[in-house]
Amino acid sequence: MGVSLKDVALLAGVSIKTVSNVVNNYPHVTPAMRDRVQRAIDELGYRPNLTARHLRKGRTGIIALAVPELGNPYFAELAGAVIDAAARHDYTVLLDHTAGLREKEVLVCQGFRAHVIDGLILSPIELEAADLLGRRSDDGPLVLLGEREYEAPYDHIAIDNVAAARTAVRHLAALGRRRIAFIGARRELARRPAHLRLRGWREELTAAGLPCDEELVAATDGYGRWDGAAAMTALLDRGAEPDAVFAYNDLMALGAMRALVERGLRVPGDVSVVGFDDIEEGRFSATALTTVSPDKQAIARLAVERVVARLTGTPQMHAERIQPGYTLVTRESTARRD
Amino acid sequence: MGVSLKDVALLAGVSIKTVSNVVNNYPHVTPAMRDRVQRAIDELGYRPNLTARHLRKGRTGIIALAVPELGNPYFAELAGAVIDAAARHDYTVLLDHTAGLREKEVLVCQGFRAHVIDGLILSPIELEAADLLGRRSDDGPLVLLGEREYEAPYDHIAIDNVAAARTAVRHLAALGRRRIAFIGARRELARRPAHLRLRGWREELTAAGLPCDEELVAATDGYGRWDGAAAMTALLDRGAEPDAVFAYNDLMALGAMRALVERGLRVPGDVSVVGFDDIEEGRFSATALTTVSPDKQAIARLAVERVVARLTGTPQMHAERIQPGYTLVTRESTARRD
DNA sequence: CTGAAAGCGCTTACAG
DNA sequence: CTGAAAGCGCTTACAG
Repeated sequence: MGVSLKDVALLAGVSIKTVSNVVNNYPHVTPAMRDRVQRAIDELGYRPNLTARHLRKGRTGIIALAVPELGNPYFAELAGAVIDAAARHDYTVLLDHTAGLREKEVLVCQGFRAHVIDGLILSPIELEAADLLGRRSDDGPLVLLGEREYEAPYDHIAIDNVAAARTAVRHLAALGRRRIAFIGARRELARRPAHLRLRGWREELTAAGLPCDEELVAATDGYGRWDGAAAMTALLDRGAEPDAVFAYNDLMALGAMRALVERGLRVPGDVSVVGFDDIEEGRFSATALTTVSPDKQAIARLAVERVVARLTGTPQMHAERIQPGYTLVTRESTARRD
Repeated sequence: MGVSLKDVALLAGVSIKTVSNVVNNYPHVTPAMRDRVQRAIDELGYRPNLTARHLRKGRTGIIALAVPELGNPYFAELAGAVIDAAARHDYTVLLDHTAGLREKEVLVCQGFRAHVIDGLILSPIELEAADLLGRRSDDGPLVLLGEREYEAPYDHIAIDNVAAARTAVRHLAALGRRRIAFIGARRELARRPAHLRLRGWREELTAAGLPCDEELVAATDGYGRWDGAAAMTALLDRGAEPDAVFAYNDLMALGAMRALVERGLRVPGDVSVVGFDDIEEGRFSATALTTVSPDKQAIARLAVERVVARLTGTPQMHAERIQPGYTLVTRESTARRD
């Protein structure tokens, strides 16, 4: 249906190869020839068929990004950053969301849409190390994002979650808070997501000589605002009497703040709150949220660079664990006075 | 590098065609033959090369979605819905964002990544009708989303923005509000985005016999929280004394509420606020936000169905304007008492 | 510096 | 019901 190299070659009276050379800016083409071919290209409105190029080169220029949930602004913002970073390397991004379901995560990392994507950036939630074994070498590079850690030969990009959590808790302790709760341990999967941030909470409380009663740990089912609110309500109902809350993410922290206000408690007067992610919403909530701010731009950039490096570079690179930076951004929710 | 049909055919001792038949579940294959071939497929771990299939069939199974900004939860939620709707038709989504820049929008709709995507769903902001003329027939179907209207032969899916805006304003008027402001007219592009919602505001105020002073219209540069806050502040500063605000979207409404609170005004006591989009954040803000809720699922579903229909159906379909439903969701920000 | 051939891996008519 | 051939549109060696 479309115009092909052959048509252009015919019109210009040259071989297919010459047209290809012009299209690809191959340097050794005489200006006159280039001009003649270009005229034919313009006249026919020729555009190269990328699918054919892909088949021939074995590359598509498409990277897949799979995040749990676009409804979580952290992942939406991250996706935007990945798209921009990929564009800088002339890659396009195919976006998928897994709802944090192991089944979907497995599907994605075991070569779904193989051959169509050159590489994959995955932010797993429930994926198990064993699931990674099923991945084949011809599925292209895989870069893992986020808190989950695996013994597997794949690059992993994540901030130091334990240290970041400790920074948050240290900040609360420095305000004089003594009963610092943690919101966000998964109910059925205690050991997994939230694991590192929970450990940071424990370590820092211990270091500060503060109690880390299990009573102060509130489990949740999901990662959203409602989960945070429900967890906060549960904490209050069971009489845990926290004077501070460190939440697994901003969404839960926001939910917790709402629950606190509904109970007639003031933030930060009665309870200080710290979140994690630094989504724009937290900057703008009624009480602006103090939060751990991972360098999303760096995460996106490093992930894309890593995929591209493995695609174009030496295949013998070791799997690396890369830790981008983070900062604690203090706002109203942990102000000293109300 | 990979395993091809040929390898499988060789091992199974059949022709390539037979393997292809098995892979594609072609019905007329004897069970014995199917079994033999399947065994060879399993043994070699064969997976079809989709790129080759794409080249041959002229289809890739990829739809592109281009939205202004993933940082706006409305578009993030919509993108999620489109991905799900596409998956139901066995399509994958390539996501792009335009930042609402005409240049980027033009690039996207004039065949960027042609041949790689079967169709495009675009939510334009600054695109002009003339830009659409440059699109070629072999670029595949294009479905437009959102408020902008064009005289162009493309399907357009959007709720009735004028009617929806009127519903919002009517709600405010019914509460006894008399000075109802509109936030969100673009500063330099007065006629364009926000155009229909602004018209709805005018029409309804006129119908209700209320003033629609230009003083009550606050222009913004962008579409975010800060723009809403700045516009609200400007309204107050110029002494417009609004007792209600209808904002172009939820993000701006949220920003406006924050600005009101900072000025010591109560929502809804002093000023009632209505937004547009129904993002989850609005349900959860300190004062839950009343909003016009477009049926995002329907928008996503219709957009994908339309692309798929044009890809598979009769090419002679007329361009249609499709209006999904919407509802006004009333919450605290327009409650009768504070 | 340009050309003719082969082939990436598949599907689509066309035979048998 | 299965096979042999052609071709989707390109790029990659290889000649000249």
